[in-house]
Amino acid sequence: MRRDEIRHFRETVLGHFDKHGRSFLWRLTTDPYEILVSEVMLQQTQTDRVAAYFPRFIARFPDIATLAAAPLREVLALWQGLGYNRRALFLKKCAEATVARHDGILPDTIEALTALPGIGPYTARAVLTFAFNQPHIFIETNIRAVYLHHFFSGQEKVSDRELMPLIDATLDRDDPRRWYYALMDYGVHLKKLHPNPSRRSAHHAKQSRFEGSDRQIRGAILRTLAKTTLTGKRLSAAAALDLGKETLDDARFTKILNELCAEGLVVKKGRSYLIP
DNA sequence: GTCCGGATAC
DNA sequence: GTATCAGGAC
Repeated sequence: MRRDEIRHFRETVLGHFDKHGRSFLWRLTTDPYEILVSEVMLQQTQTDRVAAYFPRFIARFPDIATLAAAPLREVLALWQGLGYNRRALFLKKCAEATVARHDGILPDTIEALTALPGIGPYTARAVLTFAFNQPHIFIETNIRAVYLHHFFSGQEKVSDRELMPLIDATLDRDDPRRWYYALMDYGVHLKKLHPNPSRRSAHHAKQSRFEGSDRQIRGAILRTLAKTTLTGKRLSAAAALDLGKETLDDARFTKILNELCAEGLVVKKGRSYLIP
């Protein structure tokens, strides 16, 4: 790409940011732990919803050691409504591993961060960029929309592998933190003006139906157990009630409950089930 | 490639 | 009802 093309693209993105950049609590801190909490909450979850959960979570679990020592049950109770409950489990396990492996200090390399539960390629780089203003190359749905719109107009099935060199070439290494905030906000803006460019990504996939799914039953079980400990039959009845149903299919309920136990979200104690 | 939540906009 | 969501684990 030519230097003037890069300059023009940057001016477009940063110009939008100067006028319409969004403000979030997690953009006002550079604490790596707080950045990490926000990034995990934001995985597949819109900013408006995270805005309500983030300050409560930080107030109750202000640092890694506090989160590592807390009962999962309390973490999940605060998580209710955010979705993808196992993110909360990953986040707590991540805190525990950081205490065990890194003396309670989040590591500052991609490799060490990615080795922690719940931290993948995106989150590791986002944490390093937003906490330390390091110039890493990464992509998520808003960034993807920007590059698909500007550089792959009309093309279908565009892979991230094709986008990454452009993200690299256009990255503003003087202030990567500000640059990525600007990219994300510009991506959100573009999606209001046009059909979602990310539909033209090679990685775009339609999610399976939620109503009547195992996911829905899992959510009902965890919502119930976040409040109280129950035995098998009463748990089934309470979860069914939570779903607004009379009963749950017994074999299906047992299977899902066992999966929750295998993941560590639920433990069986005697005849009862609870969140540890 | 599939599973994993659940609120919200349309 | 459909689409979307600062992805990650398996």
